[in-house]
Amino acid sequence: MNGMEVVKKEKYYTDNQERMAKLAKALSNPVRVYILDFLANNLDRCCYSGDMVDDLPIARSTLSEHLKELKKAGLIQGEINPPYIKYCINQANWDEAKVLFGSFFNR
Amino acid sequence: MNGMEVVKKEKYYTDNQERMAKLAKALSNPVRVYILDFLANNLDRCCYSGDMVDDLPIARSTLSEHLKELKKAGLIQGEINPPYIKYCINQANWDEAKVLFGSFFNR
DNA sequence: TCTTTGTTTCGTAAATTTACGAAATGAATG
DNA sequence: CATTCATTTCGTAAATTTACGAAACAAAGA
Repeated sequence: MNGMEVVKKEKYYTDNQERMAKLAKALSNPVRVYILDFLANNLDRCCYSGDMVDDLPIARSTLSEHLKELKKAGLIQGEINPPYIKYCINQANWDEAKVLFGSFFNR
Repeated sequence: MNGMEVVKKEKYYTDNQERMAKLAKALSNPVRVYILDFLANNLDRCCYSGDMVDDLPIARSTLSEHLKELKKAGLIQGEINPPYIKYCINQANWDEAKVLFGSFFNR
């Protein structure tokens, strides 16, 4: 096996449970909820990171890290449009999250 | 004002945004999602902490801390029934969370 | 080519989270 | 009253998160 070891790892959580936890972690900070609210309410117009930074009590670099977190979770995507980056909701993953949380709370 | 100082604190996030973030933080760990899944699927029968600990790769004390987190967020409640504690979903807050997440994702 | 501009990455510090085992708790039982 | 039982709290260590300013980047304009 080319020097790789086979490790049997027991699975304790379902894929849905792990996906829920990851999405929830992305939503677990008010700055990130604010960002998602902002983007979801402004789907039609531009959503540059600079549009948000003036309304928030955090540094640009900190905002950038929060955007990175949301990108990592798949909830947003950035379309490069130099020197700006236009952020948008990632609709496919947003819908997936909607279904996941929907069926979690509604049973 | 009895020695207390008045501090004007600017508010950057709506109450809903802060409540969302708090609820999401409670959901941001797979153990806690597992617990909620377990309780929500077993509303009719007993839900002692011991019922879950054998299925999870964590110590009893760690499970207890996760239960405390969920209680703090209001998503569960514990009915003492010595020497057991029967945990249940807190239906009112569960429904509030359902509405919050529902209107967040569905707009 | 040197700035400017909007943004990200890096280095780092402080706070929070997660985890464990040991000790404590509180009610029932011998 | 000492023991048992399920559970929580405490003390603590390791990992992760959040934040900042400085530096780096990449494209456009002077």
